[in-house]
Amino acid sequence: MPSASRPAVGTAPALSPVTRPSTVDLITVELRNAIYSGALRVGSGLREIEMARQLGVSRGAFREAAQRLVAEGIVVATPGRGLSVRTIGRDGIRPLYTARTMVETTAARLAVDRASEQQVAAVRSAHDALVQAEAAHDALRVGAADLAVHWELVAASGNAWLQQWMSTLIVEVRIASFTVSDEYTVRTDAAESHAPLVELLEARDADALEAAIRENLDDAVMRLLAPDAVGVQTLEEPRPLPAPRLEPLDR
Amino acid sequence: MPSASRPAVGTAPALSPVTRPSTVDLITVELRNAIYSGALRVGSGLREIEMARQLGVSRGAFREAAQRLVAEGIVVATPGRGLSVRTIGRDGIRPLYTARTMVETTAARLAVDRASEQQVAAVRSAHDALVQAEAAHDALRVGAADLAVHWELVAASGNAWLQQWMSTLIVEVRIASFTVSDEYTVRTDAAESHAPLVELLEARDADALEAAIRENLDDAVMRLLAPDAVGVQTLEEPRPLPAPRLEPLDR
DNA sequence: ATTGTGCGATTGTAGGACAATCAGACAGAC
DNA sequence: GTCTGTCTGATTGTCCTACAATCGCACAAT
Repeated sequence: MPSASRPAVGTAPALSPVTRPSTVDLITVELRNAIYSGALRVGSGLREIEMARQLGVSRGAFREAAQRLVAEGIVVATPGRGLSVRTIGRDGIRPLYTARTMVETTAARLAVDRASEQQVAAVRSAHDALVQAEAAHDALRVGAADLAVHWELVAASGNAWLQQWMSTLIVEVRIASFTVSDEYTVRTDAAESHAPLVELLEARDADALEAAIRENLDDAVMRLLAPDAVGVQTLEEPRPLPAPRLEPLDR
Repeated sequence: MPSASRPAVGTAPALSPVTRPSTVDLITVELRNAIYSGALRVGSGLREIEMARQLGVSRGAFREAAQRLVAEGIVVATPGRGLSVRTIGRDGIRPLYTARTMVETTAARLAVDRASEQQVAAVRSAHDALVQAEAAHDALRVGAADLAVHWELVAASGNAWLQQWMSTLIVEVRIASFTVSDEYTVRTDAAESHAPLVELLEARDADALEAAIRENLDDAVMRLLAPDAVGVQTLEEPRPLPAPRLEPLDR
């Protein structure tokens, strides 16, 4: 008979260990989001006294969080000149997308094999959000929803490494998009072009799903590198003015 | 006519920008190496005052470096309980190796397509070092040389993302190996089993190279998870006593 | 046997201090 | 007129000290 202090074998534990996020965690996601959303422009320097003050944290805590982003590669540190948001120019886009293609295709194959129904449903619901964003003609929301579909696909793989890499890849894709052009453009048929991904995952067709992903990403590279050459109508939107200051963290 | 201050078009620039590594950089590699070499045992806590003193740096600098390793995933931070070297138990080995397989096979295909002769030569010379290490019956050196071959293969791909991921994967593979068993074992035919990788890369045979890598890594998983089930002789060596303290950094 | 409490140790965070370094401006030399 | 050297203000890199918060553990109380 199991002791009272431990859940019986075979039953799901009622409580999971509670872990309060550290301040560094909070700052990290705040910074990452600020870069992702464009509130921190690519190439812009991060003056630490100022940003630490805006975030309401100490300079040390800010620096620790910044070092995490340095390790992720979305912030670069130049000795003596401080930190700045990375830029990913035209030369970096192909390598970035080969890496991304690798992660997504591998994740897709894993997901086809092992994803639960719940995980598949999460992908579909992400796609539903994309459809709605497109109907609203909100370019930024479409861009985010687009990446969310890909994110859920990788999450469905259940592989922690792939998810970690994908989470930084998503930010880097956004960085590349910001670096290449100041105005944010997305294709108007984003939802339609992503529909096969969801359907093929639901059909558990690994080969076709991989092919669809490759096509989707190759398309994205084309659109980034030669936007004029592609005949698809795009939904343009001027780059929104970045929020001049970061939100203070409330802890 | 190009101005005198810039190199002529088409000529390789004579000078590359010199970047002095920051102290945080140095601490980071020092810690990573200490984990990789086993000087810092897996699961061991990193007491910061003590380690900062041993490294001869301030507590703040040490913490910044540690946060980079947290972002890499080879150090975990538990609020209130500090930092500890990650452990990767039996459950984590398969996901780790699927991620690793993905990185290496993708890199291999890129390398077959685009690697320079010089990069291919680097892979071969890494393999030569493996042969020598095996002849010396030095298990730890064999393990390091083994990973070095794989590392050079990924480096030959020329993709920055793959290289970055591989560099942390290598440490994590070592962590898994340390976690699973305290004694370090390597197969005695490591050099022989890696020879095809070099040859197939030189022959630029992508499909065969990928297959060889998959076989090699599947083998490694087997060896880690069921060392008794494999019939290959192994070269065992008791885990060396870790250096009790880190080397002070000289700057 | 469980619960409550105190204690020592370590971390989390803040803030100050100061040398090192950098970008840009300015003046002087060829 | 262009280049070179120097100065300056600002910012970073690094260190130190300090203190509250939290944790692990032992011990007493119920």
